[in-house]
Amino acid sequence: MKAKSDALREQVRKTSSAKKEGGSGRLPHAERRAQILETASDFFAENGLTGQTRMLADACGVSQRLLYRFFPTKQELVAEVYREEILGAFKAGWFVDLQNRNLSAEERFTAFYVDYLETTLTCKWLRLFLYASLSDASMAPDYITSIVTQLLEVLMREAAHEIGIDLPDDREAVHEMAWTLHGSISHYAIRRHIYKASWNVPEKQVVKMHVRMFLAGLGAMVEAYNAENS
Amino acid sequence: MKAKSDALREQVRKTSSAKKEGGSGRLPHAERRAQILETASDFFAENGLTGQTRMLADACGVSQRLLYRFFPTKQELVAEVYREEILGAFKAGWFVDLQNRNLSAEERFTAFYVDYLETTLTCKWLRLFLYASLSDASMAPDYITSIVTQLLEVLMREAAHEIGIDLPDDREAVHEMAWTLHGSISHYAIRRHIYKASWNVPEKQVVKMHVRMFLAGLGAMVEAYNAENS
DNA sequence: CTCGTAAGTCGTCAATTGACGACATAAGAA
DNA sequence: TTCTTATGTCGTCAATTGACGACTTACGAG
Repeated sequence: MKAKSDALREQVRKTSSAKKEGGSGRLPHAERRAQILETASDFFAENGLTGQTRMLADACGVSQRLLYRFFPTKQELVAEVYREEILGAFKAGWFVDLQNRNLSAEERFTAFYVDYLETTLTCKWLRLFLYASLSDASMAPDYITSIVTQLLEVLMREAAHEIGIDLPDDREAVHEMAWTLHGSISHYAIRRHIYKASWNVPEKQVVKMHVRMFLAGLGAMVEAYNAENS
Repeated sequence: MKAKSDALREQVRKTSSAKKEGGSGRLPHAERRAQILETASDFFAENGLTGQTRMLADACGVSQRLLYRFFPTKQELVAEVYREEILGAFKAGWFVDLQNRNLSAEERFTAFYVDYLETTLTCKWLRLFLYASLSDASMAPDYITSIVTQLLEVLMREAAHEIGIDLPDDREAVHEMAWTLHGSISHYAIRRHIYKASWNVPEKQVVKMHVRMFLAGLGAMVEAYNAENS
């Protein structure tokens, strides 16, 4: 069964590099490094962070040894992929657009989440994020505390302004409320990309439904909270 | 570095078997098999489906060879764990209670999800489910089509009855609406157990907030759908 | 053209890892 | 007690896998 592994690796090489790879000769340091990172993000998303360096090298169309010219260990390579792909997938402009009160909150939220689903909550991003979260519990909190928390607060501020209510002082509780929207849409993406659920309802319509429900139910949710904590 | 792996395995043995293991002598076939499966579910949840058989054997307090007396391959062992832990974690009584109209929908839904979070959406269940879904895309759909879909329909039927509205004929669309609740609560569990987010807001209160928002926003969501598809 | 340097590969090592044949031993039936 | 049998372990094999020393070769400056 010596051939088993080799056959698999060969298959990987053909699958992922047939398009642009094959005739790429020598590359300067920075370019090769970038190409490896790009391929590696696809590779680890597909095969998990335990994917083997030999297969990755085949996917890159280079020798396994070459990987170690750019990254001291496999762990470092994985960490770099994580930094590039996970932490770098958020558009700063989103915060601006979300606070543009010339449009209704429903319009802004819908536009944001349609974009967010397409740009960030992709199959690749989700798989990397989940693999990383499962193997190292310290990775996800980075993303959440640094970015998502800000997003939650903007969402709640804009929604509350739109429907004319006051929010509780407890920030944790306010975050939890915003998660009802952000979480349900994130889970929608997980369902589609990770669980491979069928999705015959158009994406934009799904987003609209989630946003509409959030804006229509927010008042009642805040009331429920206040009734509990008075 | 020969000692590295051994030290790790030893650590595993102490951690997971110190309580009941240690003095357990020979066991009849069925009992040993059950004990291995129980330990294996914890082990694979923690270490992923690529966790090694030697470490698992240490956690069980038996030799690695013994595992192969019960399961022909590691893959079979993993599959059996999945069947036991994932597919067997749903209480039939839930469907009954959810349709008991002597209580309000809000009460029923809240009680159900508090129980569901404690019984099914545990750290162990979620980790196994996600690891399995990531490595084999055919696993999650089993659970979803066989169980969750029924749940979604019950939720929608009861909610629609409670607030006195008609549901669209498109079943897929109705499912998608129920997912706004089921998904947001599932994602809440993922946040807590996988992303290790902090959770200072009491669980029961969070569930109440999600349910309240769902029941309060459902009418608007259905309207939004009908407006789009008339 | 020549030569230094950086890009890239080959082959290998030590540790790991799934799997299993051969052997050892405890528990119960006769 | 003795013998059978199921329970359980030891040691090992072949394949894998992260890592790296030694070597080769393309490319550009002079």
